[in-house]
Amino acid sequence: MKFLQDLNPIQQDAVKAANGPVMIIAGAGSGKTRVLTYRIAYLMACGVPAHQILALTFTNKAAKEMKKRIAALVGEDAGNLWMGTFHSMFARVLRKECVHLKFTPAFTIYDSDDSLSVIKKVMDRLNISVQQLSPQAVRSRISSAKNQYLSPDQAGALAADFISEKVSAIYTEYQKTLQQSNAMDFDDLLMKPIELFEKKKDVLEKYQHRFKFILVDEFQDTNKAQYRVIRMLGEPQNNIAVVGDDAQSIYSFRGADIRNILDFEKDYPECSIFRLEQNYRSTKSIIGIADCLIRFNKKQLKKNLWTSNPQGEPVTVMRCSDDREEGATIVRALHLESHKRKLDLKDFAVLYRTNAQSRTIEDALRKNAIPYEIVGGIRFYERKEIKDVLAYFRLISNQNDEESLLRIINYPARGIGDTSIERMQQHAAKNKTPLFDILAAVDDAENLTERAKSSIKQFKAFIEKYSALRKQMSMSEWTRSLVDELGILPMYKEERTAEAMSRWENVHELLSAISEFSHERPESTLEQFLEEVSLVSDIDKWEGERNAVTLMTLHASKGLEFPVVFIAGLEEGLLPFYSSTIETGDIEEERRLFYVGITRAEQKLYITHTELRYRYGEVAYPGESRFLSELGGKNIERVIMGKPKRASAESLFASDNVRPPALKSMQARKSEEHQFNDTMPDYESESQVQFEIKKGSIVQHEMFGRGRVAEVQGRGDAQKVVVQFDRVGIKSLVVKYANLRPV
DNA sequence: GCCGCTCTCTTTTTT
DNA sequence: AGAGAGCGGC
Repeated sequence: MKFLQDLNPIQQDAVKAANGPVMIIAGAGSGKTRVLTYRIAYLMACGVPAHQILALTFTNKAAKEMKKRIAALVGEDAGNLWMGTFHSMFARVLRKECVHLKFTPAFTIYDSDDSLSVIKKVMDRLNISVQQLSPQAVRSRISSAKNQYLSPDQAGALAADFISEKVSAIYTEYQKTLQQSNAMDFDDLLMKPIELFEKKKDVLEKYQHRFKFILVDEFQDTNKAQYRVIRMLGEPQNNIAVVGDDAQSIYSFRGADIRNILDFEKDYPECSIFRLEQNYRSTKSIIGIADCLIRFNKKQLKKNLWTSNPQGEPVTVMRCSDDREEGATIVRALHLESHKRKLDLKDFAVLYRTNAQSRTIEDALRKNAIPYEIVGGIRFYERKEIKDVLAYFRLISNQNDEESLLRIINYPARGIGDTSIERMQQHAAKNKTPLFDILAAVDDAENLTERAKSSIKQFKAFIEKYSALRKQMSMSEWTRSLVDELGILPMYKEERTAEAMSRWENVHELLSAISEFSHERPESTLEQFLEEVSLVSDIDKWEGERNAVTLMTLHASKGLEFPVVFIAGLEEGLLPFYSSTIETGDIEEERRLFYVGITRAEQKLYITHTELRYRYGEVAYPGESRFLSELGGKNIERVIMGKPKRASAESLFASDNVRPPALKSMQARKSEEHQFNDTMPDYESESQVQFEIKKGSIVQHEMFGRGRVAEVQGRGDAQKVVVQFDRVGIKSLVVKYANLRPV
């Protein structure tokens, strides 16, 4: 086993401790993935067949990469590993065993939007108004109950106040609806396996026997339900290895519980513990500030992260006057660094707390023609037009799927209105049959107009036609033909708006994705495609191959690394986020989030914050994040960009307890470092290159295309123009934001 | 039953 | 600021 030489002594020990429970506490950049990979390779080299190893990762991407690396070490058998996210692995188990739970293998996986929609309908049925109780709140309470493995009954028993009682009533009804729809939500994918294993001991034994070795990555971000299922499967040998870092636990809103790390020691007193503390990723400067920051957390295991890497440059903290300047500043520094270090664009990442922050950064990158790639945001498969089309596939695959049925029964509009649908639902409830069966029996239903009846019959015929055609056509032909017959594509075309065009494109992209999927896996079924679509996240698809700057949230950046990292928006209210300080009071998780961001950087880290930021379309003057004062005095330089908006720089800093170590104004800096001046376009002068807008000018708009100015109102920042666009008609725009270019 | 308007609510983070 | 939901008019 020569490959073990690639590891340091502690890593080797962690890899070779094959039997019994093992906990590996792995600091950021300490080679965690490497240890996991080699551990699996080691097991296989020792003769453990791949299919006896279950490895649970946080993203599918991590699983895919690890598989590749393991294959490189020990060969192709790696393909037989059970490796993937909790959700995908247990979905796989459930597809096989769901008859025991009274589901059929074609069960649909509901995403959060579907859940919300079901909850709204349930609340409607129970006469609970949305004013009284927000459906979102109900969803999150139900989800957190499930994450703690509480059944509706248990949750009901615990309910102590009025709201909790309502929630538990909704929860009960919600589960019933899902069951009837032959559907599971994300949390069910974790809960149902426990239910299954508790109910059917023989099934549990089968899987205990099958999975001789279990590994869990990112253990700090698992919830109670996940931990429980792992414990069950581990019996009796308890060959469970968990790897995690309590300092990087950032998913408590999803039920993740750091206590799992502490409990593991208690539950398995005989477990071996290994600590990986040497960081191979970052410079001393970066590790230095990360360490200073994390020391402010009280609930933290003692750890001493160190590195033998070079000192590197200090971390640069940049104050910007507003969010537009923040974007421009990042672009400037990006230019500078890419020249200085001879880096590609793909070596840069910009991280932020909320997806909404990406917009101004995108604007700046676009303005400078810098290619970028966004990870996350509104996911492709969650777009309305995509969900509409998918609902047809889902319904044909699982006719009990009421959510999908209701979504498309009148989309595109075919004359089946709310009243008719309600009457059908009543009829279904009376006869205790699934809603879908009512389609076949419309003639028996009272109150339905003849017109509605005939529309319903046509809809039914459509669904039946394509159910039958499935067997005769390839998946890609079939989906194309179905979408074609729906007629939604020409409908989008006719609308002639930018939005409709993008919908048109997206539906085409969906069809291509299906073709590609079935091309890559010729034996695959529609159901497999639907499952993949439900469980694949944005980060899974991100290859990082394209030469473009990567933009993503701090959450999404977990597990990744980049030579140069920017973290934007270090302001009170944003990081730490508002509600985290008020509602839950969990400031420590916000600090860990920042810590995760810092430790993504290998060579150089920039941190930006602004004095003025637009929130909900309103101007806000956020104070500087408290975390900036926690980075320590060493390893940091401060730079002020542009002119301060409200007060002088000195007086702003004067309010800090500690005077920042290296405070330089931009002017002072310019004389010191010519490079900054030479290679960078000056933002101030850039914004002066505005052209004069007057009535009759021909202008170009990013989204709307070419147009003629019909009217100009007001002046200065509030100046508005009315533009007659060639494609999209008349629009009124605020000049400051519209980013109009002369033609 | 359909269309267009106004109002609200949003943005934490995600499988 | 912008999207989606709900409401009222046709």
